[in-house]
Amino acid sequence: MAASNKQLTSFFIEDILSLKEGKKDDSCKSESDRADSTDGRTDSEDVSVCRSPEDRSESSADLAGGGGGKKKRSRAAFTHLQVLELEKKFSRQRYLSAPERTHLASALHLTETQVKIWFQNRRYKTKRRQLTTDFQKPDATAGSTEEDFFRASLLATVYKSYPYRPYVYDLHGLSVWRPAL
DNA sequence: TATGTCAACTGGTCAG
DNA sequence: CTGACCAGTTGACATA
Repeated sequence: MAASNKQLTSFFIEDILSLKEGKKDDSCKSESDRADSTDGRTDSEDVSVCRSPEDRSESSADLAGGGGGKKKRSRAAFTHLQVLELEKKFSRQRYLSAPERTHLASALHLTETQVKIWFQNRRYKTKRRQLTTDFQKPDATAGSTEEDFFRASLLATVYKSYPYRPYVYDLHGLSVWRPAL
């Protein structure tokens, strides 16, 4: 997914919540159900989203080089709702206990490994972005207008590159979010 | 085609 | 030993 201006996941919490009222779980909805999803994913990716753990391990085995015919490595594309719930959980706690992970995984129709990997990647991604921002951000005491503008531009670039902006960059003060699970 | 994103993967480390 | 973590790397994919 490129950091483009496409509308894929630039949605608001309200949109999702209202969507959820009508449909309890869309993590494995059909392609027709997801026709209005703006993430631009292909149908093949949709299929991979809801694979069972068995399917996944099988894919891993294939990657390990077992057998002759090398299967393509698949990359699941999580649905809006799955990402949203994961982000919400992440905003409250950066680490999950085993029971929490199990619960979240089953609630989102994902495997525990997927949830674990997602949190792992998410933590690392957050850290990298933070380091990048800190590195690009000069001394806090320097405060000329020009520098402020420069800083804001950098920040804007980072923000723009992240499609989940509405609920990612406000990790503080999210206590208003109720546990969704 | 180059580039960016991201889920999945690898390998090293550490705690229980 | 097992399982989870971090710090990257790989590979599939979308897009400019």
